[in-house]
Amino acid sequence: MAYHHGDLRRVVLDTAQRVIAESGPAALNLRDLARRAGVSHAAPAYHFGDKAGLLTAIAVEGYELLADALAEAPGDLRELGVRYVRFALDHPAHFEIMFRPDLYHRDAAEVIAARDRAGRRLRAAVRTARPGKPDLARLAAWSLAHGFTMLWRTGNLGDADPAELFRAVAGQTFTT
Amino acid sequence: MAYHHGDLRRVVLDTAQRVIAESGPAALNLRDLARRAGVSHAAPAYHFGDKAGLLTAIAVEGYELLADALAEAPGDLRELGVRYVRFALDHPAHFEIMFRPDLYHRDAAEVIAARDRAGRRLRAAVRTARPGKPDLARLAAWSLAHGFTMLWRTGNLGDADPAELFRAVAGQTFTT
DNA sequence: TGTACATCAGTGAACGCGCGTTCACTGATGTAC
DNA sequence: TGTACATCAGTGAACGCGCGTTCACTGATGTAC
Repeated sequence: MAYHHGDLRRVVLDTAQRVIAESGPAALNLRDLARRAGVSHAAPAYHFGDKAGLLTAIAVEGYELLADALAEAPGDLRELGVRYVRFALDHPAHFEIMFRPDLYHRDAAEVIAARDRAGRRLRAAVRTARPGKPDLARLAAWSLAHGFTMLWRTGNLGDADPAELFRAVAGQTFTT
Repeated sequence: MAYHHGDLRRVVLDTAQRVIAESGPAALNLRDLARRAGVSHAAPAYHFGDKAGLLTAIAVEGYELLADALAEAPGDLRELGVRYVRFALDHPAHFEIMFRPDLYHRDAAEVIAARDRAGRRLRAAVRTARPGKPDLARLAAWSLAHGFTMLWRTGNLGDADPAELFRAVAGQTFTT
């Protein structure tokens, strides 16, 4: 048990994501994270200031991951939706936190920057995929992908392969 | 301050909904509800057994309200979606709790009965509105309405009139 | 119309618990000279 | 190559807090006769 853990910040972040994905953000607490990392209970706060600081870091990371996922636009509204759905399934904790700004420092500069970057990427991708009427199309695509994701996450969609199922659903609606 | 409150059960239920709508389920606690009702802190538990029991009652009521909202099917997929969206906006606390089964007794008989009833209504309405390919159409409509609602609720949609905006969005996708 | 009794609804004190946060501290590591 | 010092990372005891839940109780209401 070395005094210096090595990469406690990263470990706490990853553990927090696992906990959130499994049990939701309400189940998250700093003392438990410290326990899991084999470190004293006050150590996590050192890296994040406070609990909201930890969640802020997760939100920022989430927006960055989303921006990355949308990096090369597929040029097809349906596949863009698939990426969105996939992002949410690959990073359930990030996804959950991102959309719960009451839990973190929503006004932190890093949050705003990361969110803006992801937003720009998303808009650009929609513009490429479907020029004209961009706002409504974007909203429709976003709503469909977001809703599908939420329903899947809350266990309303059985156990089909979500990406495939989404393609079928999107095929019903988008005639790209 | 009469010993018997009159309709404490109802008052606690309504207050809980207000609190959840304003501050989310994490902010809900029995002692605060008792305070607001002007009653001793242990009184709410008498009516619901425990905290999860209170949330269970809200979930059941939510499914019943949703079933009611879908009572007379509009025969039009877009208007069906509008009803769903409207339900979520009119009853934000019910909506929130319904989709967070980790918070209540998801296996309670009353929950299952109410959820089944709402599910049957929804399926019937979709069948009326769009015969053929019922599953995919239902999923698409549900995803769109659900996602739109969630995005609106998390403040991602500005401040347009949500029902009107949804009609426009749905018009983009459903060509009923 | 009165009386006895059962049940219902709410009280208030007490319990144990886990949490976030603070704080003086100490051990480990990095840097300047 | 060594030494002094600053900073970084983590410790552990302590704090106050609000919470859910239990429990013996009591006041109010309903019911049977």
